[in-house]
Amino acid sequence: MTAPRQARRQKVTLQHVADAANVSKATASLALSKSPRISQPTRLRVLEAVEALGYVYNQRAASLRTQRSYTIGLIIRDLSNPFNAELTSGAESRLAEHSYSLVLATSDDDLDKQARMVQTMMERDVDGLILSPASRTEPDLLRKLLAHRPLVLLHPYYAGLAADCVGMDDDKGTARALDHLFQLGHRRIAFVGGFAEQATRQRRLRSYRESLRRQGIGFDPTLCIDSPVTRQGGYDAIHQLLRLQEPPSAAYCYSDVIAFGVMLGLRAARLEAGVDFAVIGFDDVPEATLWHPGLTTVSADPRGLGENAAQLMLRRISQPDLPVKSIIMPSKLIVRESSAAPVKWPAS
Amino acid sequence: MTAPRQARRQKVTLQHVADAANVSKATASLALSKSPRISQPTRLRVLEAVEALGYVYNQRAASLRTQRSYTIGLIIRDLSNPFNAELTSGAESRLAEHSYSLVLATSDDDLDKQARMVQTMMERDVDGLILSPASRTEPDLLRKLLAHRPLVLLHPYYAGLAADCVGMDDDKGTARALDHLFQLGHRRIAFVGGFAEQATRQRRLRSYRESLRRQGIGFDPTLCIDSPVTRQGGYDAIHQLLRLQEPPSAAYCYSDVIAFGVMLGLRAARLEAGVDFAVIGFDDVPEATLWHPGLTTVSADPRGLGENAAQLMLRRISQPDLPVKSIIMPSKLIVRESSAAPVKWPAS
DNA sequence: GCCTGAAGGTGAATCGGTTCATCATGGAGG
DNA sequence: CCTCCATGATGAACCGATTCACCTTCAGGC
Repeated sequence: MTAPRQARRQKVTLQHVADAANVSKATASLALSKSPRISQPTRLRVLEAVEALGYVYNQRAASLRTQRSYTIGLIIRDLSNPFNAELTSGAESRLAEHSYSLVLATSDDDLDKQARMVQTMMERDVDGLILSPASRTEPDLLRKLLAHRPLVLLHPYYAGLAADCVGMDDDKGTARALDHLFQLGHRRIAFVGGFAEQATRQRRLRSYRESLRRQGIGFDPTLCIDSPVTRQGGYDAIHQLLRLQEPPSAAYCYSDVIAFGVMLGLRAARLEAGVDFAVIGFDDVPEATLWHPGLTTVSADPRGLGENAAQLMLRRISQPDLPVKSIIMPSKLIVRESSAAPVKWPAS
Repeated sequence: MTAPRQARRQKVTLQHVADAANVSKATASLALSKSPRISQPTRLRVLEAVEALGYVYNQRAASLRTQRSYTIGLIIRDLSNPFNAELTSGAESRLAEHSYSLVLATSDDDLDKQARMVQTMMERDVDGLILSPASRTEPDLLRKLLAHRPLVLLHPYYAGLAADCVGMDDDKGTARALDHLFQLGHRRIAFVGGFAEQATRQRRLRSYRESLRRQGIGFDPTLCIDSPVTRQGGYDAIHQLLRLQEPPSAAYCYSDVIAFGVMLGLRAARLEAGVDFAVIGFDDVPEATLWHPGLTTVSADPRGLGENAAQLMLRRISQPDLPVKSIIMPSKLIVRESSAAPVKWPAS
């Protein structure tokens, strides 16, 4: 068990293959890339030599000449969130299908770290970058990136930025969630979680206010709670809401993770989601169906999001001059038990 | 919004920087790598030129010469499993701290795809490979890899393979889980989930049988159910178990994901985990605490696993001749409600 | 005034492929 | 028998860095 490691092998290069096959390096290269200029017998000799010597192609060396690395960078905020894990998985699969590799980095939603990671990606010379920008990212940074590399943005749409992007239909999703609550009879509905600087949250909040307005309900800022996008965040938020003079009867949450926290908080307060209080989330992470009661949520298909981002990137790389495209994934309300129950209605 | 994409910029190379600073390419290179052979004024001129021209270092070109790519490959079975997502996240962070990048690929536990991904990693010339081998992986493949590149294996320990590896203490973890069940009074305990060819499962199963033996309980093969590592797998398994003549009163599950399925299945059968039946999982994924009732489980610290794998890799790269090391992460039984309740005891 | 050595730079080879312009060969056509 | 062309193969430049051996200067010592 203490066997020492062998020294790194001396590599077999294309030159060795060429020598073994009695051809020039140029011929060997052409043979491997299936050029029609090389005769069948010669090609076979080269392939045999490859086999015999155990040659492995050096993509890195090749890319120096061809200026293509077949590598795509993905910078995401945090992989612990199952939503992002699914998204990453989707992107990886789609890229692998087209023989691109994925270089992964996380920014922890921190501008400095994001800047470092972007820099690294540039130095690694990725062919393109898929980015889920950290909160408060300057459009200027993105504009600069865009000038150098194909760029696909993950959720936020920066107005006036000519970048491909893929996101979800936050507006319709939010509207559907609220309509559902209205139909159940809710009037005081909290908006829970996330921070004001998050672009996605801004869009959902806007749509929330719009929906209220259409119902002739005024916007009550005390029902709108900031919090980290964690279970703890939701847990704390619902406690704050329940202490209000006139507490809400329902909560529309910025994400499923927060909704889970809200449900935990309700239970701690001896209330039950779907019975005493309605809870709706956003994302439809796999756990949403498992929770007890099942979480009503806006489905976001994270895997599809990742696949589409990859697809958009591949498209951009193969046809750089196409007009900018953004894919808005349709959102769907998945009704489960956390909202289905009728509500004990406080007099109002 | 239809702004066309700019053509890829013509790159600023070190030569351009050198010209602008009025020095040779060699000097520019040395200046940037902080060689003491370059005087301070010259270094500053170079740095200014870098700034002025917007030069970005080309790691890819450099690596051709230096034979280090500062890139580590990670091949994992599937990123949708939160356990693996956490692990990946841990590895990525640790690597990033040391300015290595992570190239990610998934094998879907498929031997062919794994082979392709390994090949890709070799072609990309990663400095090292962290691999969670697919089931039924030939030791020979690993041995071959090992001869070419630093390799860190993820969970399985292949006997006689001189590779660094990191895994968990499956034996002790399993033993603790079973002892806990014995203390609660259980005698008929099912082993649920996974497939026979999975090395990790083999170890846990062995330890399970060992524990039974120590208690003088015979091994009953009908209590040992194969299944995919999914919620559905657990769901189906518990149904099968409940139909037995003499059903078990507890289930020790191969992973949390399966345990969740078991709990769902129980609920569908109008039973409640922690009241009518004891359920124990393995992994302690974040959802385990949120589930209702909370899942008793063996904690596996996936993030720590990933961090340690990265650490081992960095160690191997910097000191290739160190003896082989394997890190076994201690396992801990986290007791929550799914097992805490006493059991309605069938006469036996 | 000459020699020595340190300090600071530089030319050129190198890493492992790709690619283009060029060359050798041999068969067809006149 | 000579010319021409198609076919197949090759030499050498190139991509963008690193690195080694060598070169120039100049200060200091005798």
